[in-house]
Amino acid sequence: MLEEHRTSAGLLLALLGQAAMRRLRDAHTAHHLSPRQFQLLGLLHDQGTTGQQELGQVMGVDPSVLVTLLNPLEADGYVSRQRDPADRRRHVVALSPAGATHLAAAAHAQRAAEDELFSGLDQAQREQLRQLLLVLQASVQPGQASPCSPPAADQC
Amino acid sequence: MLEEHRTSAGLLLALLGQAAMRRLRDAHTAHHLSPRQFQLLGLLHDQGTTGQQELGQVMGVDPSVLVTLLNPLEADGYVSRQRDPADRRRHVVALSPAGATHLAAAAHAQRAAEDELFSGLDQAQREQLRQLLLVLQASVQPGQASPCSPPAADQC
DNA sequence: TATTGTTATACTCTATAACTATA
DNA sequence: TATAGTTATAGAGTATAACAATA
Repeated sequence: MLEEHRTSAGLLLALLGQAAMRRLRDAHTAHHLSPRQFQLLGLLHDQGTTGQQELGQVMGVDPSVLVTLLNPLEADGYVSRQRDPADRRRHVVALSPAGATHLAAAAHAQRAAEDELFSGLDQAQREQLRQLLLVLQASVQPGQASPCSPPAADQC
Repeated sequence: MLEEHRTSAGLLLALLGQAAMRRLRDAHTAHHLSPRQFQLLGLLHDQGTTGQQELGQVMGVDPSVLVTLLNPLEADGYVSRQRDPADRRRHVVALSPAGATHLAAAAHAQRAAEDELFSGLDQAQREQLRQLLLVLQASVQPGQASPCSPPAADQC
């Protein structure tokens, strides 16, 4: 039971996650985005116009955090917020054409950062890791169902 | 190239790493430890008395961070700091018997937290994930060689 | 001068609580 | 009253820069 303290999966995941967050931030900072803002633009791109409450649930983020993410995005014109006529309390968020363009550029930078982050893994290991993380995400995220139904997780 | 924004391995690793860090912190807080302090005690346990500079390098942490980790540990008597007679600038850190006892209790709590964190993975998947993270750690950590030589990584 | 450890300060990401406006 | 969004504040984890003591 000795010698295992430094190789527990939980601590490894926590610390390597920090390293990953740092690299993604460095990559996105050049595009004036944070990793969470990139994720947000990606979500809007993938699933279209969405209410803020639903966005927060899917991202697993507090509504107050969402506001701090959205404000600069709206100021830069990457995102628009409109009141829902049916329920004027709701704000409906949409990705603008400029936002889509910006997302594409940032996605390129993120891919480069990930290629460097995972340079120690071959392509098969990297895909294996991604699949394991997807399974883990489905059980860890308290809020939302995974985007892929388990039997068809290959085509994610 | 659509629909992949939310499932990139890098972002998954970053976000799940945050979740892991939260769970470990919750587990260790009951023992008045942080995840990093647990890692520090584990390192001292595994490799014995060590200088602060080397500790910081192995953990991939700034020396100033190490100070804030060590101060409470020393105040609680889990760790001792002594000047190196050969080079009086160096502080040599050792795990105390009380620290070893405390580490064992905290390790139990961490194991429970990890079992719950990885409850969505079976034992084979969890070990697979741990091996992938070990490989990744070796290439990501700029500072130190991995504790296991690659050909014999099974017995970690 | 260079190095070890320390202190002070600031930054990133996130959460909690109180507030506004709509329902 | 209850809900959607906002604001203000606080917390954890980390890094940078300036400093003291020692080499």
